[in-house]
Amino acid sequence: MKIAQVYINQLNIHLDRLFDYLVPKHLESQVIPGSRVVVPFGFGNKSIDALVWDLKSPPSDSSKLKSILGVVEHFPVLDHQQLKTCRFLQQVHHSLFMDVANAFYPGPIQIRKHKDSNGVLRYYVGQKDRESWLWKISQRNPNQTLEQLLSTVRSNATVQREILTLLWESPIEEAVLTARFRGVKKTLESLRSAGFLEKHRMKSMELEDPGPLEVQGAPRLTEAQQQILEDFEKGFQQTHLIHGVTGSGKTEVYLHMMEAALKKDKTCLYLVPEISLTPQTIHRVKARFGQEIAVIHSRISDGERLEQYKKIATKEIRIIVGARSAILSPFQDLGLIVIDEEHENTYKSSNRPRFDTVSLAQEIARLHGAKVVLGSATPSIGTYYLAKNGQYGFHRLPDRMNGQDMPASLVVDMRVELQSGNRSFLSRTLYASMREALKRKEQIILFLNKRGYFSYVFCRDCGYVVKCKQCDVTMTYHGEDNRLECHYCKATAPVQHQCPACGSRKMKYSGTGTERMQNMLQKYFPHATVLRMDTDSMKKKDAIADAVEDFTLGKADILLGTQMVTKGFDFENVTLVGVLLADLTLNFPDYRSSERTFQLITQVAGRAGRGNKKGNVVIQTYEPDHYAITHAQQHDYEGFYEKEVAYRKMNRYPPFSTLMYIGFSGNDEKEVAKECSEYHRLLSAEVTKTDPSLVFEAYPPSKSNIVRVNNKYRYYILIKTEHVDAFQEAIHHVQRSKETKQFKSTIFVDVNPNFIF
DNA sequence: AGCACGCCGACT
DNA sequence: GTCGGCGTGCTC
Repeated sequence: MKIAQVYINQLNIHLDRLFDYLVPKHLESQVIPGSRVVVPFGFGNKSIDALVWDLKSPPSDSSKLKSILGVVEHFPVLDHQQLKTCRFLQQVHHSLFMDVANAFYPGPIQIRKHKDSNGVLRYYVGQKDRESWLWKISQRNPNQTLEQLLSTVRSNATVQREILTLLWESPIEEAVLTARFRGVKKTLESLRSAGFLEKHRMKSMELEDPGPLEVQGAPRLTEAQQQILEDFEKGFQQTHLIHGVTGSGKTEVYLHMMEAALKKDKTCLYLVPEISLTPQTIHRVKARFGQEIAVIHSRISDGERLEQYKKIATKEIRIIVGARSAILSPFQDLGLIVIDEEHENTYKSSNRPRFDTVSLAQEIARLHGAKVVLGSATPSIGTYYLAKNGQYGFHRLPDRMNGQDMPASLVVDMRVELQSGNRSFLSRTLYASMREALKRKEQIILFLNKRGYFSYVFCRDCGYVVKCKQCDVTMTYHGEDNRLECHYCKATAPVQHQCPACGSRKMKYSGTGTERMQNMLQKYFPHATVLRMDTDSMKKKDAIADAVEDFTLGKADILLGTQMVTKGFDFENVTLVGVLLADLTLNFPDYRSSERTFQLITQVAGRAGRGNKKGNVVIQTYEPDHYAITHAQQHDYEGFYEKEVAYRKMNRYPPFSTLMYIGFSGNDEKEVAKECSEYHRLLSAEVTKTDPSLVFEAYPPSKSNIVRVNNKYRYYILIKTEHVDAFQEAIHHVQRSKETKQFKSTIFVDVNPNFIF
């Protein structure tokens, strides 16, 4: 008899290991690695679903083992590569095996259970597509008023009346209604059968229909592009970096590489940092290949996701475009993974399952014998380091496609501005350049990395600063809803005219965000139209796509925004880019703040001069001599890299070490602090078994920079090490130990985290 | 996680 | 004398 080693589908660290079960004779042909089975588990032998990892021959004594009860479906849901991927993330990012496994298949394929007519528990794979529904008032009597409608409903049916009143305003999604009223489904259905309401199937979050597709042939490549394709073909490395300045035609190279892979009957994955910011790219891929492609991101409906999943699994679709979650697709014969804008931090998943897309893509490519292509104008330091050292194939595109030079950049020292009496946010240089550009009917992009109107409120008498009730964070004033908002927990508070500490009425609002800047710009340039682009103004569905279209059509002269405006947009008429305050990212307490600043400035500068007119960039800062700023001004990636890599080497930061962050959070600060220290002690003891000197690489427990968020207190342990394996093993062990099981704090491990605080 | 077992306190 | 609190330990 065979033994199956399975993972139990119960997301708990203490069950994140293999369990052995006997395979009954009649199931032998169906129980294979990747199959989902139902097994008895625990004292009560409760049935639970599990995933088969492997089969083995029984040891001499198998009397203790229980038997598999049945299979969920008679084919494996995960193939060999996918199983390996689960194991990889389990080891490298401390994910739960089943967390990754569950992320591989769409919601509708997740296992459900129900009792059949005999009261027997049955497992099945729910095929029902969790569609969203839109509810609206029935159009039976078009001339009816709300009052007339309500008069036909019982006066004590308060919920029904409230719903009708709400829907009278506008149709509402079912999910929104159920979130608001408990058990509203029955009410809605009865209102529907009474003829008051109707519901419509809604396709959630679909990208705009690009209109009829005209398949475009491949344009002629430049010599430099052609050369890259040849080198790539010949290159022995698995991973390749294309370092190409903004507007150098990297996309065209990717498309050619994909074409070559498709010709070999392989599948391609094209990853972008954020789907909603890259409609232009998706349209280009579609237009080029003229065949069905899958577009995957975390906001597509379950139904759509299931459909794409099936088509990818059967190789009906061979081109997949998507955000990072697309890396967990059921690839068949994968030949190429393209990761565009490789440096973007959206590629790091800091939710479960945690992973970083680049290293995961490399692992998946290795399993499939595929290649990985990373592209960026501002590669991350780690990537560039490996490329320079020959571990990656290294290709460059130093020139812009349109033959234009890189835009001319000017750094403005805001201290000098201040000394000469200009206290506004626009330096005289930037103001003059803007006037010039507007006069020539050219467009402008302004980047300010701070949203809201005023960024904080304080009392001029006692110095009290208004903070969020549940976080140690100052609150930002938002003019549009005339409220204070916490940017950490989204809580809001009314505007305060009186100091809660001393009663003084001298409350001062200070610090400029995008909202206020928009107002000021409108005053300085009354004839110009300012379009604001930040998470506040772009909340509505399709808002970004609409804004991009409006700006392309010239409906606005100035595009003002946060990080969003630095992403790969391509507006031909933009000739001036202004960075309003480069210091905001520069002073961020993180070892990568220089890297981020350089990337942001270079990327946003790259939006200028993409058409046939030359671009100009003005960078405002209080630290004009900082190397991130001076090298960004000169478009000198290499120079910046040299300085940055020296700094990293000296301080043993990545890529010369690996950082591991172990976070603790809980309601009682003392307890969190105590458990964090205890964990540190356990970890030190564990890692000492390998090498006592390693103890010093785990920094002692610290308070987070912002200790309290959402009323939870946060502490952390940071590990900076060259001995990754020793720490991975030690953490793995401590995480599963008896001692930490008693902990009340939530613990999470984040390897190479995006932010440290 | 989810469940059984076990060892204490406060009830009929 | 018993019911039930939750701390402790285990799940093939």
